[in-house]
Amino acid sequence: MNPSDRLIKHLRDTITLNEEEAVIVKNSFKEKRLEKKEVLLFTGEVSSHMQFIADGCLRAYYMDDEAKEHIVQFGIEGWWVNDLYSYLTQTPAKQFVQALEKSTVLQIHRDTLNKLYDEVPAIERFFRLKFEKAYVAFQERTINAMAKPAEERYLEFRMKYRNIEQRVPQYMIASYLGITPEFLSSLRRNLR
Amino acid sequence: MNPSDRLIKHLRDTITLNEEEAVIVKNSFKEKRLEKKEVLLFTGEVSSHMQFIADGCLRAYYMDDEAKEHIVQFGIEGWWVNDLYSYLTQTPAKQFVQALEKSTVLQIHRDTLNKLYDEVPAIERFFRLKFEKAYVAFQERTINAMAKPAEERYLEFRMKYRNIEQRVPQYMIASYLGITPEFLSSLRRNLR
DNA sequence: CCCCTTTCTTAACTTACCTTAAGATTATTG
DNA sequence: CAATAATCTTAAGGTAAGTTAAGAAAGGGG
Repeated sequence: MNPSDRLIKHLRDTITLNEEEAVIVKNSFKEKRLEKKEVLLFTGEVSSHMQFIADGCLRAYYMDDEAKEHIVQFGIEGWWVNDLYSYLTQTPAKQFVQALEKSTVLQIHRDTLNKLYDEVPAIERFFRLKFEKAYVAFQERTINAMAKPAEERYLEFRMKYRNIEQRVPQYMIASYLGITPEFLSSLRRNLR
Repeated sequence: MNPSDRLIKHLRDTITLNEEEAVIVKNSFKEKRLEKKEVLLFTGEVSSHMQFIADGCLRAYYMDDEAKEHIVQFGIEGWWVNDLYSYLTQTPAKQFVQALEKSTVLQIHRDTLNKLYDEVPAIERFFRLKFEKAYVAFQERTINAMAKPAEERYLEFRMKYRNIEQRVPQYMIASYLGITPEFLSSLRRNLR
């Protein structure tokens, strides 16, 4: 399936779009191909697009004052990836968004999307529902991160995202879980 | 100002509502008064309302398997409070929502709200924007919680929510920050 | 297919935060 | 105002996770 058909299919999992609307939506997005390791958004730039992953795998991460990387989000085909804080507030991004594999994303500019909310109200509904779900998922993650020990978080990550676990290096999973790669390695040893 | 006028004012900070729409919205909510310590939502119940705090102070918290309380969210006048996971998925709540002071909330039932999204599209926009902001705020909090030491998180909490800090007991702030009250107490000593 | 980079592991030492327990304040209520 | 409950503090000892450093294994480009 081509990228924009994937997008429409993805949208139709949640909302109803007639053919006319589907065309308007398709034309609002432009395709971008990324090589492995290519950076889609740099720290300091203002994020001006929402991005749907049609194919591949990306990560969003930031660097702390000691230049250590912290992964905020992974994304694979069918997910959205961005520095949302930058996108929503139009301030310089604190995160990088980078392809971990050869990937294809579909981008829509903020101005186009804001117009689309009026033209195709179902799109506004889509994003309302998307953000509701995303908020709740993030809340679960926060609660998890604070209440459960690293070993449990790691096991849950493996259960939930087995597909991601097999595609990204272990030290990035450690970063996502908020632990050091050394500690994750020793956790794994104790599990055997 | 009375509760429903506060609600309308709150909505109009973000969206445009004409008089007719404002009346529809007002009539969709019902007022509920809560005594200090009164519980608005119990674990195990399904949350079926969105709740706007017109006056007072509430908390959402859950109990872990060792019966320890973990505060997920505080809310004061002008905020919304709920176990959103329960509300959105219609599953039994894992959180309690409880008044920490005598409070007044305005409630709208899920069915009413879903109808309102069609009748008054600005309300759908309001919640899309609200969830966008809430998502980003939660992401910041997660990043913070994982990357920064407790002392820094405490100082940032004080800066950001000075109004809340003065209204709730210290052990609840510790719980919100994910540390023990004893440890918060010793942090505070070291700050003097 | 070999070399160089990336990723993963091991181990010794350190630290942030937790647990328990007791006592000291500060609220609340009869 | 007394009395009881709620909240906060202090201190000793414990544990999960971090740091540093070195080497082993795996992967990718020429």
